[in-house]
Amino acid sequence: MIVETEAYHESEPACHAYIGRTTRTAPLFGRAGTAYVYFSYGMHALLNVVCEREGVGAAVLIRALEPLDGVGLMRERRGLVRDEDLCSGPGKLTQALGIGLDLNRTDLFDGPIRLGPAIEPRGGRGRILVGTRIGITKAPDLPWRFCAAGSRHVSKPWPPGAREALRAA
DNA sequence: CATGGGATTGACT
DNA sequence: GTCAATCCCATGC
Repeated sequence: MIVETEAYHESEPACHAYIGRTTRTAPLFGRAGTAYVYFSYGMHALLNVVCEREGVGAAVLIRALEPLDGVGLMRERRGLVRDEDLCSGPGKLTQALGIGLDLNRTDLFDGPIRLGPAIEPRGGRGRILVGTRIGITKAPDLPWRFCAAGSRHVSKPWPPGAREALRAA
């Protein structure tokens, strides 16, 4: 279950698509629902969901998951860590799920990685918090980071300034 | 062709 | 709190 995401859009410099269409960024301009997987810091594959209509460079970075199944396999890939550390970061979750650069540009609804419908969190209707994005130097003030309120599986704690996000239908 | 930065993590002080 | 690992890819000469 996805518990933390960040949005990126060609209109702001933190987005890879800001520089325009290149070999690397081309997938960001493709069809919504395809995967954009890129390599970061020489060691981590980071998974994004391409958004917006074709020709507009935008994506959502998947930053953290709450593991619901396959925990044993995840632990094999990640080592002996606590459940809440298995997927609590964009690099951790791709390692836990075995997602590499080879899955760049694959279809997220009809490919090796499959997104499912939204899962209602335990305890009923979940709230979503919004805050600023992590680990970037450009456009650091955009409130484009979202997380499931109260989740113990997010990548970093939420500051007191985090607000509840307006929920889309 | 050489250079440099990066949507991170884990180990260590 | 600091810091190194490590490689893709954009940029510039």
